[in-house]
Amino acid sequence: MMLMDHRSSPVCLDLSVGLSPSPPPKMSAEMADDKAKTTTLEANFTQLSEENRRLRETIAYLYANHQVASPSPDATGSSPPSPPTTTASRKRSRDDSIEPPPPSNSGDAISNGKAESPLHSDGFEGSCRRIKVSRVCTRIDPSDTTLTVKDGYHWRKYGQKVTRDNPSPRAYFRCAFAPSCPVKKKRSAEDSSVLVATYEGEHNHACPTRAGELHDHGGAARGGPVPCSISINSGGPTITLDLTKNRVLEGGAEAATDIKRMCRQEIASAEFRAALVEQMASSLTRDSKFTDALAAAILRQLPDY
DNA sequence: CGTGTTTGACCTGCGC
DNA sequence: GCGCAGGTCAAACACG
Repeated sequence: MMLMDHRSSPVCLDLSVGLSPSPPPKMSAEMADDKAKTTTLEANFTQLSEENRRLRETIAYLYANHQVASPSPDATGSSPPSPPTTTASRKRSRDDSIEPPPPSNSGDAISNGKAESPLHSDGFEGSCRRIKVSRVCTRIDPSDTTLTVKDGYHWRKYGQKVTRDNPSPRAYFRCAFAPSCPVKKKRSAEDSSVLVATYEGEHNHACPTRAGELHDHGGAARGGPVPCSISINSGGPTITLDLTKNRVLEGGAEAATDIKRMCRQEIASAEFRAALVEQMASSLTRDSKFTDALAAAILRQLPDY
């Protein structure tokens, strides 16, 4: 169940049919019990909707700030704009079968966030499309030569290629956490301070270390400087945290204690709960069996329908 | 020894 | 059809 406004929801589950306010005509004891459960569920629904609304506002705020900070590809510190070459339009085969890439894109231009932004006017229709490609721009420490996007997943590198007009080699990764996971990631550093990761597909498993990222997200909430990037896809902006500068990882046992304490605080926070709820809801609503069963259960509460 | 990375070869699609 | 360039494969290698 995606607990948010239709127009902003990446999942199109219409439950309005089953939530008709008109009460059933007959009220047996069993039905009264069911009604109580329904009332409870509706109360939870309202509460979770509110939490989701707040979370979405937060994301929108972060996204707006990101746009201000990097209004154009040049402003992000990416490589100077290269003239459109045949290379830009050449790569159209496999990726296009999934989702057409933005036009006039030479390689992994960060400007793609514009074309893939979920905040454009046809948000609802666009958000109903299946998310296939997202892009993450991450500010990195120039001294960090690993050029790795620490996004919580376990990636296995399967190739590297030097591409035209880009001195930095492009690396190709597969998700190594689950062999069947279809997600692939391309990583290239077009600039010494900005790392661009392009994700293709969706993980069919949970993120093994997502909680750790949320822990750092809490650091942002506390006002500390947190390396943060925003992934733009058709379903909404996703906050991805760059853990390459995780200061607390440098202090041994003391740092480990800090991590534990911060994780506990984070798990207790509203942001964590809201994110958890949304992730769970997203996972559930992607399961057509679940949505069918849910719809059937709701309809059973309304025998007259 | 198992796991992950590197790297050259190969495959594929598109433009000319 | 050919050449180019991106993407993938797989053997060799490095590392803990």
